Amino acid sequence: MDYSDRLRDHGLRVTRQRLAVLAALEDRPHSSADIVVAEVRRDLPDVSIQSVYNVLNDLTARGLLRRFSPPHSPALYETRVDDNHHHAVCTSCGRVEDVECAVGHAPCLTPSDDHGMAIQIADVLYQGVCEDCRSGAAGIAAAPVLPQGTPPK
Amino acid sequence: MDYSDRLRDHGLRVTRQRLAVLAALEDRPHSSADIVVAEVRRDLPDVSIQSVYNVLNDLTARGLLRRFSPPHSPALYETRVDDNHHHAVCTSCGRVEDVECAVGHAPCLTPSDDHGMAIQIADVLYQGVCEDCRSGAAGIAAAPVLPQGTPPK
DNA sequence: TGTCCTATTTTGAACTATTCAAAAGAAGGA
DNA sequence: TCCTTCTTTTGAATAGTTCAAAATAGGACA
Repeated sequence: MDYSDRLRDHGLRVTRQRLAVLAALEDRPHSSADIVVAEVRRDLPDVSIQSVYNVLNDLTARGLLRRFSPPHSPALYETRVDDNHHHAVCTSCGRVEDVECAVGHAPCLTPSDDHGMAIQIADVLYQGVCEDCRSGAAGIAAAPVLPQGTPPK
Repeated sequence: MDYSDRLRDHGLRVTRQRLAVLAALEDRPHSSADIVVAEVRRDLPDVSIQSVYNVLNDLTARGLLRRFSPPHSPALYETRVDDNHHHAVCTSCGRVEDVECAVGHAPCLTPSDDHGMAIQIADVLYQGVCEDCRSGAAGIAAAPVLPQGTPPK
C-alpha cells in the first residue's frame, strides 16, 4: 500500500506536501524538521517551514509517523511505525541508529507497573559513543551534542 | 553520603545554588528547568535562570543528575541516577511516573546490536494516557500535550 | 467537468526553551 | 587572609516550534 492510500485510509487528503514529507523520511529516517524541509524543497522549492511542521504533527498524531526526542536535539521523525524498534544515539556526534527489539516482539510495551496508564508506545533510547567518536575522528559531519572536553567524573 | 560530599567527590565546588537545585529535584523529581527555578527561589530568591541551567548541565554531565526529554516537553531532570528505572508519560496531561525495570536489573543496557556504540544509558519512555485523562477529568493541572480532540485514526 | 465546502498550506509573527559571552563574585587551598 | 580558579550573574541572542488569519487546493457531488 502506498502513501496516498495510507493517507486516505486515515481520513487525510493526499497533497504533494504530505507525500514529499513521507518520501523524505523514507529516504532519510531520523530527520529533524529542518532536514525534512531541505529534503522536501528539492522537489517542492516553495514549501513553507510551517507546512512541514503541520504535516509532521498531523501525521505523527495519526500514527503515520513516529517522533522521538533525544536530549540536546530537535525532535526526529521516521516512517517506521508499528514495529517495536528502538534507537541508539551517539552523545558525541548525534548520529542515530535503529536497534531491533532484543527481548522479543513487543516486550517493552509491558512495564512492571503501568501506574494506571494505558501504554501505547515504548520508546527505548540507548545513549552511548559511536565507534568513530571513540577513535578520535569525532564529529566529522554533525556538530557535537556534548562538548568534547567534558571532564570525566 | 550527602550532596556536599557527592559534589566534592566529583571535583565540584559546593555552592548554595547547586545544593538547592539538588534539593529541589529530590523533592520534585521530573521537574523542568522552569520548575526547578521556582522551587530553588523559595530558598534563594535571587538565583538567575542561567545559573539553574548551568547547574543542571554541569551536574548532568558529571552524572549527578539524569535528564530526559519527552516529546512536546522541555527537558526533565531527576536525582535518581545509577538505578535503571524508566518513565511513563501521559500524552494528554504530561504527568510522569517512574517505572521500575521489568526485565531484570540492567536489561536494557544490552541492545541486540549496538552498531559499535559503547552504550552508557538506556532510557525507556512509555507513552500512554493516564487514568485521570481517560476518565474524562483530563488535564486538571497540566496543559494537554496533545490537543484533546485529535480524531483517532 | 464545474462548483462548493472544507481541509490544508501559506504568511507573518510570536513565544518558549536554551545557550553564548563577558564581567562580577565566592569556594577553598596555600 | 590572600589568591586563583570555578561559579554565578548580567545581558543578549538563538534555535525550535507554535499561533492565528488569510489564501489555496482536494475531492465529493451535481
